[in-house]
Amino acid sequence: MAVYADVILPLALNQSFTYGIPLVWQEGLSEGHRVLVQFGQRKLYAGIVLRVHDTPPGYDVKEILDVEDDIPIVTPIQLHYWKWLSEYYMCSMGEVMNAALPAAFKMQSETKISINPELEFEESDLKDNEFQVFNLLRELKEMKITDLTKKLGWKNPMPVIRRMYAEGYIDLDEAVKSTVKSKVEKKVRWPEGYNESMTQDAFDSLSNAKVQKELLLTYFKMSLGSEPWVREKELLEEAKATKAPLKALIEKGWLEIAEFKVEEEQIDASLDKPTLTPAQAKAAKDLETGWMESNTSLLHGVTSSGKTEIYIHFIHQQIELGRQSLFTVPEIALTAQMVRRLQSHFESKAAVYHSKMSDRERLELWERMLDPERKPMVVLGARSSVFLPFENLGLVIVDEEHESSYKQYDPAPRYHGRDAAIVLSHLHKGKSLLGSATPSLESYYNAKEGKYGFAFLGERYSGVRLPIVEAVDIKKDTIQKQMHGHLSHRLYEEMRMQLKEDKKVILFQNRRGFAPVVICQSCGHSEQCVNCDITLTYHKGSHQLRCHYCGYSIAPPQRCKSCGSFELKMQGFGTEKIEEDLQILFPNASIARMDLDATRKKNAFQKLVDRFERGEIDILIGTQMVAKGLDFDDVGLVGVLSADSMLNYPDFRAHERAYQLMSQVAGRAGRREERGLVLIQSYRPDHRIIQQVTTYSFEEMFREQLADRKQYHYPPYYRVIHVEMRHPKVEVVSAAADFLAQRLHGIFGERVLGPEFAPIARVRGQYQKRIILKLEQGLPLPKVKDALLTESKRLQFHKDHRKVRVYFDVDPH
DNA sequence: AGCACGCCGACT
DNA sequence: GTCGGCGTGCTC
Repeated sequence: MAVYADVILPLALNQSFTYGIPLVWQEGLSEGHRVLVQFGQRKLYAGIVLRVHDTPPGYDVKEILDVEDDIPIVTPIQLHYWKWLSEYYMCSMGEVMNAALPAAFKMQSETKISINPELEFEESDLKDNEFQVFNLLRELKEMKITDLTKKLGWKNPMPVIRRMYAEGYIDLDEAVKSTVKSKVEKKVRWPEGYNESMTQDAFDSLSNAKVQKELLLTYFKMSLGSEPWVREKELLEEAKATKAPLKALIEKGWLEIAEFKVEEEQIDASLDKPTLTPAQAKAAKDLETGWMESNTSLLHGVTSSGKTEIYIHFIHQQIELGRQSLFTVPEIALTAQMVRRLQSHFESKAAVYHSKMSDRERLELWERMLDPERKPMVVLGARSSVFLPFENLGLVIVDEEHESSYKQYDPAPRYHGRDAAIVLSHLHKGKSLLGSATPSLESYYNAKEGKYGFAFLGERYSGVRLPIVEAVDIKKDTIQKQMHGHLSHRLYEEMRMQLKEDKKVILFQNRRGFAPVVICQSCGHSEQCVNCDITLTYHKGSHQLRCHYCGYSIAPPQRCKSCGSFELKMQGFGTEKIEEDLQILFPNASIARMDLDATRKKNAFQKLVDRFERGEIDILIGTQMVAKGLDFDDVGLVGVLSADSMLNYPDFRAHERAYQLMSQVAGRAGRREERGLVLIQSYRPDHRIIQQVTTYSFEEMFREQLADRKQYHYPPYYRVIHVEMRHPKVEVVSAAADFLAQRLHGIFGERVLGPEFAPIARVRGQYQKRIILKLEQGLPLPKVKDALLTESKRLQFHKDHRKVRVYFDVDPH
């Protein structure tokens, strides 16, 4: 009989907290249960029970206030998984819990204040600030402390509130923010126990109420041969009646009404296994061979070689074995086609999970997964779907495994969706399958080394030939004044020809470094964000200069704020600017833009895709987005406007990523009979990476990049950990960073680099410094992390350093 | 992380 | 004298 429970709280504290279990729950409470506890003097939290036991801690404990659900909502495997994640990615279990649980499961108290109705007092008794509070309360009756603080513009309202509470003027209420209720629907039925002879009585008694009679008749028709409960909404629709006559029927007792929890329609899926082509069957075989030796297999399949059929094949296989599958994709919004495909295949056995779903939808899926009767057999989701409560997970598929958006950066846990997925499949004793047209160096290396199984699919599904890829020298054109805006002469002419033949064109512009910036022509000054170390970029829609990091925005200045000159000019080109310029070059073409700004609204992305599919768009210009998940016919030409910004990006993965991105964009060209054309514009057309893209030399790129990685001590040969430190004052971070770096240098020697300012030195008013660790294979990771934690805790003992926040990023991207 | 407590300079 | 700033320590 357990008396104590160790509870995980949603905080960045590296420990659990022990609470007493009230007698009534001592029998039934177990790990994974959600409980309500008080923490500190004010706060109530919903936490998850990590463990129950009867070892008395050496201190007084508080009692658990409430148990929130009938059953544990977190499984034992999940708790193991949380533990692993928190240790590997060096964050607290609470932070993992925060990322894992749907918001609807989280509860946090918010203190509400109201006037004490019992006490009579003179307003003149109140002090000035007390009167302000009183006045607000008289108007609003009840308000949260945070709202009050905002309304009054006070920094610290607590002394006043505490005094007013002590004097009895106000009440405090620690109301737990209520969570989402589950969706209900009303159904009606012919009362149970009424027999058939009574129907005649019913109709007789309703002889004067035509609509009611009609309603009842419709009910009998609808319930005939099916279950007695009929949805109120459907009945009213069918009978074309309003609620009033129905209400009358219910009041007379001829129908009963009740509320039901909404459940998804259960449709039996047509479980047709796809037929694999010989090449696909061979690949599937190879992957299975890989799984005999290893938990993970990698599928390297060129664009449109039919990786999806193989995925579906394996999901079917798992369903036959009675095991679940998880299918993760980097960005669910860009995968509408995949969602439709999976759902048409698996119907009610499939579910989707991603961050754009509402709280209720997420909560409902979670609950459904806990129910053995209703649990989906396949879940399609973004990286966060690794946190769902799977019961028996046989397979995890990570599509586009090379995508760096699988790595979460903010907030903690800074986990990699692919790596986390592999570990998850391990915990379930299942398998994982990584798929990509351009695998990451890490995964490809693991496959080469025999750590992963491997299969290659080199044949395009429909036999379509890969497009011709050509590099175009824009330096030459620039010197000879042959450029048409951002288009080289070659690209411009090619576009004209394609459009004349009624074929579509896709242009790709990497966003980085090309947002429009207002620059003073006489002194070179550009407007900076007041909080971040970032030049503000111009947004045409709102006619403002904005910061991408914190959202700070100002109106564009008329004259330079540094030297007063009026000669301000827009430089750099984002997709917006290019769109404008193109309209001038091709006045008769219909042009559309696809980037984060243009697709922010719900469904905006899908609408663009639909328009393109219907052939309403001649030229589509966009960022990364156009590289992914768009499968169109009739794209005769793909243009990469500038490869240079990708190649120059200061990051050890820049070349790898440039190759992946350009290959992926290139894959959009030429799908049917005709071979497509891809033009890559660059100032350095003979750059190795560009050459490798044009000649489809993945292996060569892989070998060369790998050699670089080895030489410069990067993954997969070395493991990288970033230690990030933040503080509003430069001197303070710098001093602390120097101190920590020196200590770490004493332990790890040359493996420690820095400290150096982060690429963006200041974000949201905080200066960032980082220390980089490069650790060779074979170093005991737990020990390394222990040392890192110990050393950073040491900062607490120095009063100059203790206010500096330290974060870790394991396997940064 | 959040929050209370306690000690110090700036105003009614 | 009070108000509000910030440093310090604790939360089961």
